[in-house]
Amino acid sequence: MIDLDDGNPTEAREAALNRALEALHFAFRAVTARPDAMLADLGLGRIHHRILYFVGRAPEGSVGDLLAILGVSKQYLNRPLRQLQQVGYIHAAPDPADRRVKRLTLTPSGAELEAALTGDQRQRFARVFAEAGPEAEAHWRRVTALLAGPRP
Amino acid sequence: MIDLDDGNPTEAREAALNRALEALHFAFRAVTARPDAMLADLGLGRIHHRILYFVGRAPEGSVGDLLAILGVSKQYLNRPLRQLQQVGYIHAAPDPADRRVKRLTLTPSGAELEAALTGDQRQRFARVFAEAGPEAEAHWRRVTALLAGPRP
DNA sequence: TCATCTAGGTCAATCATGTTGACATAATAC
DNA sequence: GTATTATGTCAACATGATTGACCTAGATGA
Repeated sequence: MIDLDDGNPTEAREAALNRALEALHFAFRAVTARPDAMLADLGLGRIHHRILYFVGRAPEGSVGDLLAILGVSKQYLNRPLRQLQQVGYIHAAPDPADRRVKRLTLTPSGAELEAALTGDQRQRFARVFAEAGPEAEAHWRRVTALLAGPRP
Repeated sequence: MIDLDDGNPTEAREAALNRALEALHFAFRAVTARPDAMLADLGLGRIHHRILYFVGRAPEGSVGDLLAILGVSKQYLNRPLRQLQQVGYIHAAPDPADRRVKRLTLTPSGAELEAALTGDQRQRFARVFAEAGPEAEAHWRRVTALLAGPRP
């Protein structure tokens, strides 16, 4: 292992890196816990949240677009997407220019649910960033982006 | 990374918070991807990594300790733990003071595998922290700890 | 026009990850 | 000597997700 830490004893640095690793796990879990619980109350899963999120972010997208963004099989996407349409969270209209493709949008109640789910997460970030300050926010974003590596 | 939009509660700020949320997901995925791939090559899963990690961090722990830390059912823990013993990554010796409890430790090859798995993750953090600087590291740790919330 | 391609949908089998329930065994504690 | 504790194991089940095969409706091009 390369010692990237100038001056610190290796073992102590390793322990510090372990703590960073664990902190990432705990943060991730904390961020997803509440929306997961809300979804469970509605009999829905994380996949439904992901669908709502991406349809909200890219309205008028096609099923194929969603498939590519989510990275799941079409057979798996089909059922939760149908559920979301049936309970009125997502509206699907055929594209007039090519009636094979469906244009997906959130209904008002779908947007409301999405805001409750992702909104909880955004509020958590907003509170934390407000408490830590703008410089910490910028640094967090930079470090997290570096951890993620080059993105497509 | 020039997307902070400090303080305005507008759509732009919401988009910035969405980007933070997505960055967390991508970072988490990037950090876990390589160890997951290594484990898959060995026919093992994430649970094996978790076991190796916690046994490495707290040697001489009991099965019950591991159960409590991992938060899984004992029936589920049993199989992967047995596998790890069978292939010689983990050694279990009865506690001389109470021979019902097993004291779990990593074997040298178990420690080597653990170092390959978690070591990859530590190195990623080490590289990123080295590139971003100590102040960014401190800020990242603070923000991430705040995101995680109060920890037991 | 007709053959072919594309977007989407659906049935069925399968696999992985975990859970719960029930019960077994060995060792310790009272 | 009985009750309790630490661990192990069999079995059934739930959920999330995949692959393969096949289907329809609509678009497209020789």
